[in-house]
Amino acid sequence: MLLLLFNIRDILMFALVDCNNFYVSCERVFRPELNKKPIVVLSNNDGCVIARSQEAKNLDIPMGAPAFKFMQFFKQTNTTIFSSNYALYGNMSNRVMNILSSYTPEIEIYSIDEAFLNFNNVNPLSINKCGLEIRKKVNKYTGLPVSIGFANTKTLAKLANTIAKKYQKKTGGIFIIDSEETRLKSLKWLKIEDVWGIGRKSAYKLKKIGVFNAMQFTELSDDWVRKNMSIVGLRTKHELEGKPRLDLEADELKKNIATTRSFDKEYYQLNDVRERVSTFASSCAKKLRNQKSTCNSIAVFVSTNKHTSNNDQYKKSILIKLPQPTNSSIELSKFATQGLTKIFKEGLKYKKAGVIVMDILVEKGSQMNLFNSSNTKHKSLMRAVDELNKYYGNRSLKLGSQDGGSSEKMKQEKVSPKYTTNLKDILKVNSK
DNA sequence: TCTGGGGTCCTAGGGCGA
DNA sequence: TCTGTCGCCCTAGGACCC
Repeated sequence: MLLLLFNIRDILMFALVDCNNFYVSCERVFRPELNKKPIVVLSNNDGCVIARSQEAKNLDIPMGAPAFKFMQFFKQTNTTIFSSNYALYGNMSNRVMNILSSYTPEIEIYSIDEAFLNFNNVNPLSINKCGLEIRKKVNKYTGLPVSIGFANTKTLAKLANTIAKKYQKKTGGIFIIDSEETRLKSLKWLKIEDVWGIGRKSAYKLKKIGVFNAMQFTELSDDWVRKNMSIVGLRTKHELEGKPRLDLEADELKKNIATTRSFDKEYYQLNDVRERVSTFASSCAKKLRNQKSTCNSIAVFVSTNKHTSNNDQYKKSILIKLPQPTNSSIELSKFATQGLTKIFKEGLKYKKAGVIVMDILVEKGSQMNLFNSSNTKHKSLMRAVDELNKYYGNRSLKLGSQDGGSSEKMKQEKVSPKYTTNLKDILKVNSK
């Protein structure tokens, strides 16, 4: 009977599925003895904290905390430390997304640990049941816990998800904003700095005029928000008001692809930096080939250590237009190192560099320049290199100009095994 | 000694041609 | 021919996200 009260065809509903403390949860799947214990995962180079278990959050370990400053504290509090293991996290993420895709073809993989799903026109009475089923299935097949938020706009779904995660026990990990009363109550609860789309700067500006929660933000005039926070802020305001302004985004080619790294130590010599830049360019080329695309321009940057207080700070980038679109490691490495030579200044201590490829096109549609046709041998060579690296492990085969030492030249002292992507790391189960 | 990396979108401002 | 204006395009930088 109840179903007759509304028209199911007009119901908009987004679900946001988010893995709880994703990197930490991935590590715990293979180390269950660490459940309920404080864990942190560190960034590349073991630089700073990028993921924390709830127990670590309870110890007030901040996000982004420099690891070297907290080592003593980690020891004192028995906090387990992991270096980031992106091979493992990427693989676990794929497993979760595959499960989610079985519920609807309309899915936007927003990041490694979360996805928006379209639940339009699903019977509202079955939403909760559906959420429970997704949670159960993801946990059964991957061992990962997820929270799910449902609402008629993406921003409200994000808010619903925050509530589901924060009040796990009360909500069972699922929260639905399906009435005006729930929406207003949720907006009053949400601190302004926690609104999706409002960052540090805007939150500071809003607090100065007495806006401390999402509800107060929606009470501002559209004109004020447009003028002070651009079209982006206005979009967020409307979304919080329950007026959809954001749709699911199609899975398209990336517009930029970057490989940038801080170095394990400071480099003085052009040759050392050149090796790194060549490696980064090769990595970008590989990513281009993976998504079957080519690029038309490439940018290279170098910088000194921004955390030191000396006067020799230097940061410079250069953009190079390519004569023809390419995804060849050889060509990109050649142009990147040429660019580097132009911006490299002698006598400085370099701590970071990167390569970004831009103007990305689908490989088939790439236009060849009449006078500078790309070396066609590169295509088959790159295919062979990719095949061999796939078979023998990444970076088994590389360019002569790339660095020959440890694969990433990064500090990674606490990295866990690649349980799901490397046969030699697979878990052994003893049966008696 | 040690403080990440990889994206997107928007805006302001300069160059340039009509 | 010179100058002002407008709109388009490009780029750098800011702000945001995970």
